[in-house]
Amino acid sequence: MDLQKVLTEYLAQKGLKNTSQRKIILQEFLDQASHLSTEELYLKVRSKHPGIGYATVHRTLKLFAECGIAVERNFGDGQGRFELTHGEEHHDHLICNRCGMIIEFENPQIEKLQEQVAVQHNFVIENHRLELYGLCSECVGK
Amino acid sequence: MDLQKVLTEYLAQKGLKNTSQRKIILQEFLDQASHLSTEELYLKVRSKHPGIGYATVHRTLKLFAECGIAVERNFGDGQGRFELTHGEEHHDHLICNRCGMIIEFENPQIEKLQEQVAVQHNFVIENHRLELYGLCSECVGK
DNA sequence: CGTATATTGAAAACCATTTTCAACGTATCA
DNA sequence: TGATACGTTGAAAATGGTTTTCAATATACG
Repeated sequence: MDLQKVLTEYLAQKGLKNTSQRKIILQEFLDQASHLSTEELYLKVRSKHPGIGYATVHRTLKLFAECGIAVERNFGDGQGRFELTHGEEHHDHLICNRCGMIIEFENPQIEKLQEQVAVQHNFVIENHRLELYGLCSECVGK
Repeated sequence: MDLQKVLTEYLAQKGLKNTSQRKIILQEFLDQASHLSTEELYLKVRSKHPGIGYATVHRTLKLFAECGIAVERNFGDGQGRFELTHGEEHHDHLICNRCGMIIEFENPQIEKLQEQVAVQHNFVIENHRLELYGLCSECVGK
């Protein structure tokens, strides 16, 4: 699916404006690895388009989150990170404490057990986060 | 177990000093519900002991985390929270998006599945976080 | 094209956290 | 107990990421 189009339509529908900055930032966001912090994306964008400021990158990432192109997460390093939403499947993360690598995984069994826990507590889950921190295969030997 | 004693012994062993502030802050921490932010505990402490400053409460909570009395967590509201470590069992959290209530739970089956996921990715888990966000039984009807 | 209004970039404001520093308190040893 | 060394305290300032402000600019639409 064409995310530039998704953005354009979202903007039109909300009465917002489709600026060159927004197109550039989306393009750059799509070109990069996922789980970028605002700072990281800002540096990437600035290297090709020096006129674009941090505030605009930040506002635009928030906008992506609003229109469903991205999700904001934070992995406890004090920086918000944005990840591209691919498809509908929820996924969780393995995060290397040493090199910072982030691996995604899905596990329907865990999801099912979470639902059971919620039922036991008369709780209705709206969303969740599961993160496993440790050492990735690269770092485990060192 | 007597946590005042745990603190005293930790301080002695490290060559640190057992000040009245530290005793007061620990007492107040134990008297309050868990999952307090620095700000919240500071307000509690200050109401009884106006001389004690924010920085001291903050430093003391960090100290509790160091000596194993507390664990620092953050639930994505931009504030660090400290929870009393009770016993050895790891536990996870249900968090109400409406009233902010935090419920703890344990589920060994989920832990086991997490371990399987890690093995599949040649990953060694050092710690993890699992949080289920949604509506608690109180809020679900409203 | 002209107008209304959303957006931009730079700088300032924010807010939780952390550090600085001089005054003070605590542990230790004589 | 008294003197000394040094860890701790509170207030204020610094920090770092995020968010807002504001005047200038760009966009959408009639």
